[in-house]
Amino acid sequence: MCQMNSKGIFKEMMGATNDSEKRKISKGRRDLASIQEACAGGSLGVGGGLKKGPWTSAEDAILVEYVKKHGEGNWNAVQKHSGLSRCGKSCRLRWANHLRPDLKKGGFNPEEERRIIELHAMMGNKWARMAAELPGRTDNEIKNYWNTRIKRLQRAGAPIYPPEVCLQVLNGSRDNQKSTLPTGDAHHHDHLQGDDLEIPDVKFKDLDLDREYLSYSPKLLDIPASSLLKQGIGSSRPYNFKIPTIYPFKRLRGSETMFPGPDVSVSGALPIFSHYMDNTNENVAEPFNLPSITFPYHNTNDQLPSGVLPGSHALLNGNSSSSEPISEAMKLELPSLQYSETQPGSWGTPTSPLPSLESVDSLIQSPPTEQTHSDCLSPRSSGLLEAILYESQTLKGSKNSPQQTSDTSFMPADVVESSPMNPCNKTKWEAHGEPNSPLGHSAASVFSEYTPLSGSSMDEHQSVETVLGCSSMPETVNQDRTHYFIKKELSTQRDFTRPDALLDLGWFGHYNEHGKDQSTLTDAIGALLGEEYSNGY
DNA sequence: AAGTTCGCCAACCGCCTATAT
DNA sequence: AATATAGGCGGTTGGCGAACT
Repeated sequence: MCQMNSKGIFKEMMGATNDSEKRKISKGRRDLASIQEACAGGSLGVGGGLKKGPWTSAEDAILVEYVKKHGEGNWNAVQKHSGLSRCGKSCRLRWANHLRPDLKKGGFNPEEERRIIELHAMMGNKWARMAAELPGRTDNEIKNYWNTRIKRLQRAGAPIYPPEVCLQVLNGSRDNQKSTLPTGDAHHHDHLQGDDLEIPDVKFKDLDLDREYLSYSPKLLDIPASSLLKQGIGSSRPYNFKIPTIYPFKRLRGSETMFPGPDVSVSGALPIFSHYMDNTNENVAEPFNLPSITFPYHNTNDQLPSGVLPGSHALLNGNSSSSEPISEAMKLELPSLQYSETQPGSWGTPTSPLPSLESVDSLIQSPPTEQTHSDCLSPRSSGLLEAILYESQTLKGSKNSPQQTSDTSFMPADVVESSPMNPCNKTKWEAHGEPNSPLGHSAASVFSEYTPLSGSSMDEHQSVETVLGCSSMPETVNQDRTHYFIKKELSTQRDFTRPDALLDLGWFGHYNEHGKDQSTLTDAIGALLGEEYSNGY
């Protein structure tokens, strides 16, 4: 009888069509299961007589009543005091994910989805932290959403992080480095002290990257990327996204949040490449005359805008795919530094050095290899922010290091002794057990290869600069180190006069397919590297 | 119509950390 | 200091309906 009634209810619920309703249906289905289970008397788990599986409404009621009386916590006591045949963990989970009164019901709204993407870009798979930033949402919800989304994007061959999120995070990281943190968490400050991490802006005039568009305005996210590109630059509205802190190295407890305010605005950002080049020539990016950046991704809807190749190199989207949809069987490809000389005629068609989405997927789903390090500010963490911060820090150091010109002894052995172009060489990140970064093997891998680490063991209490090896070295050293690396690339494998060369580095979104402005590009490289390079070419 | 795949979700599991003993 | 326990987190699994083939 119970089952018949339930079926009737279930059938009625099947009429709903939208996502929110579907979720309700789904929940209804589970409620149905619970009802049925309750009718059947439920089932007890094997061990200890504790019940497993779906919760019944009766159990929920018991748990709610218990929490009302005793408050949250001491979950193991629930069984004793209420007679509920559930383990403490199960009770806590049930309460946290379903019974808490402050939970939001229904699907994520676009704003929440956008926040999830951004937060993931910054945090990686830190679901609990992300949940702390999304009131009423649970880590489990976010995790499920993300995993589903990843699968969807993976199939579509689309980048996981919208370019603007990359930019936002990048810029946010920069701002973060400059800002005084309002969190009041002294612990966080410990990781932010150090040298001036300012990275001056560079204007990418020809990129039509309007900072306005890169702002955090939610409306932006409803604007198709294609239309964004049409609208051009015009605003000088300041970007005020401040990541107030590098997220805690310890897990958040309770309601600890990463951001103090209810709303966090996200600024636009500049490509990593601009950071790199900036110090050398403030507008050095300009000569590149990059025609556009392809936005292969329409933020909130997970849709590929029409006319945009799913595999376009998204700016900073190291996880962007090649020009073809990524097959499921496709495994992690070579680092983006690879330029395939074996593919003549691939001019204008980057040889897909970027990792497939699958690799990103594995990034997202693969557990950290060492918990101790997972929270360190290093590329080992899976957040885009971390990767970018890492790069920024590295670049910051790299930009200011003239003393190092020929002193390769400073460099990590694997950098000095092995070509970063060598596909057999794993990046630092890979070597440390995290084969992927949110940037995949684009810019991130470029720099990670060149980033000295203070050691394989990075104590989580190390300061950022120590971890990144920035402040501990003379700034002048790093600049020439970068110089060295670029030159090394130029002299060894990469033809930077080819427009896709930098694409392979993941620095630019989408260069002119026809290789226009090669000379301009060369000039820019020359400007970047100095006459030595220019003359040499 | 049947089978397969996908999307969604709840729940469990194992591990880690903090705290208590 | 060592051990036990509780709480928390992230990864994974399994079930179900919907959509697709």
